[in-house]
Amino acid sequence: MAEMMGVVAPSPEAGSKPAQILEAAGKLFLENGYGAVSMDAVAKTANVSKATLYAHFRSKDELFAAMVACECRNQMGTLSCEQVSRLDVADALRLIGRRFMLMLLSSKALAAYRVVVAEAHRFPELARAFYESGPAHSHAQMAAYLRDVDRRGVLRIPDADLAAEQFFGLLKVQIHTRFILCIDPQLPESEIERVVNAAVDLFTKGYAPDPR
Amino acid sequence: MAEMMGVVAPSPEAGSKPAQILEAAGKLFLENGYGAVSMDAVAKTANVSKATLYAHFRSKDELFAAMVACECRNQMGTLSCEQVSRLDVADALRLIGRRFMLMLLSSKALAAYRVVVAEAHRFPELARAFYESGPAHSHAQMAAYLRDVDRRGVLRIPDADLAAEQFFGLLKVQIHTRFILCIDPQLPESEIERVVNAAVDLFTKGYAPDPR
DNA sequence: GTCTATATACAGATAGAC
DNA sequence: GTCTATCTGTATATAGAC
Repeated sequence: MAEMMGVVAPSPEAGSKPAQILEAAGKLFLENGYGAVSMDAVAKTANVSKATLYAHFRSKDELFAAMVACECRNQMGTLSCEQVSRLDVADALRLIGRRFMLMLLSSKALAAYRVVVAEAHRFPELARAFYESGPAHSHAQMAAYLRDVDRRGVLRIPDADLAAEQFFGLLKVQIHTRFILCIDPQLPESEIERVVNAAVDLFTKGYAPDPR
Repeated sequence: MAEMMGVVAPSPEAGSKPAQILEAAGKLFLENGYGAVSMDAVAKTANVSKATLYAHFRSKDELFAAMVACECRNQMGTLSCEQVSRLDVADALRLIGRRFMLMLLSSKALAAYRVVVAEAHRFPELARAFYESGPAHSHAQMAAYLRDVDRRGVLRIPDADLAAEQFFGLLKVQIHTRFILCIDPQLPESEIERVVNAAVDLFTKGYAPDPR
């Protein structure tokens, strides 16, 4: 189980049986969790026999891991910070914030978070891989941006890594928890705006250079 | 399933069979999640026959719900804000922050969060009950405190509810995610201190009254 | 590689004696 | 109320034909 986690399996060519299976697995696992999904259900959804399924994935564990890896690949690059660097800092933070919120609260990201959290004990390597390619990835980009902002003297940020975490923390607030727990059905655009603006205001004021 | 969720079952008297069962269920479910725990295992751990188990809890679902409710009861009141109001605001926030972190990162709270998240789809009422007696409860206390702070003019907080969320967001940062995903094994006291101090600094500076 | 059919194991839940 | 023993369904995984 732990062995194949390091070796990132290549993405199967679209339309092939493995691709069908992974797609079905993604749909089912993300919606229902690991325990509640049977291999029968995966085979049926993928329009494939169970034997074929086992020909491509040696076990349910391996299929689950492959599916999470696949979903992680598909979610990447949502937070590219290229054109951001030419904007005013507050505007840039608002843009980053809005993007981050949309990504964070997308049903795919929420579902992936749920299943990985649920199985973190049994699949620690999987949880780590998810963390690296998700939260840690965004965090690193953000920290790099904030180091640049500090260098330009627009804000005074002594610890960019911590500040990056703080900024994302200000965005997630309770909303993330509420979505994860299925308390809120959907979020109005205005609410996102409100939270993002409040986060940017607090952040820029809190990290403003001393006026002397 | 949804029916008994509203009716909060009374806590069984200590030492009784139901109490033994709930204790065993807590230990097993919190450690392994809903799907991976069998009723056999619960019965065995509780030193009780399976028939006795079913005499007290009609189904696995009902046992799971009762166990979460029980754990929620046992975790409450960790954040009382009474003596806090006499402290300097920054000291008070540091105290609240440290307490919040210890509670948030306790193995019990993390385990409860994991299992509730994992089953939020199938047990929405349970997730809501957890949210109300956990995050929402702390949030309400914090918002009340911040309203008082605003009234006294020490800080200028236009939206205490949002500010309360922001403060907790600044505390959770990535640490919570890292613990939930079992990335970090344990947190040194100094790291808690660092995060709490940074949160309080940013919060107090960002919500400082305008100097005019 | 892909299928149908099946082996094997274990889960949740219950019957019936005490 | 509590136990031992068991029913019944369903899950993972495989055997063997095409």
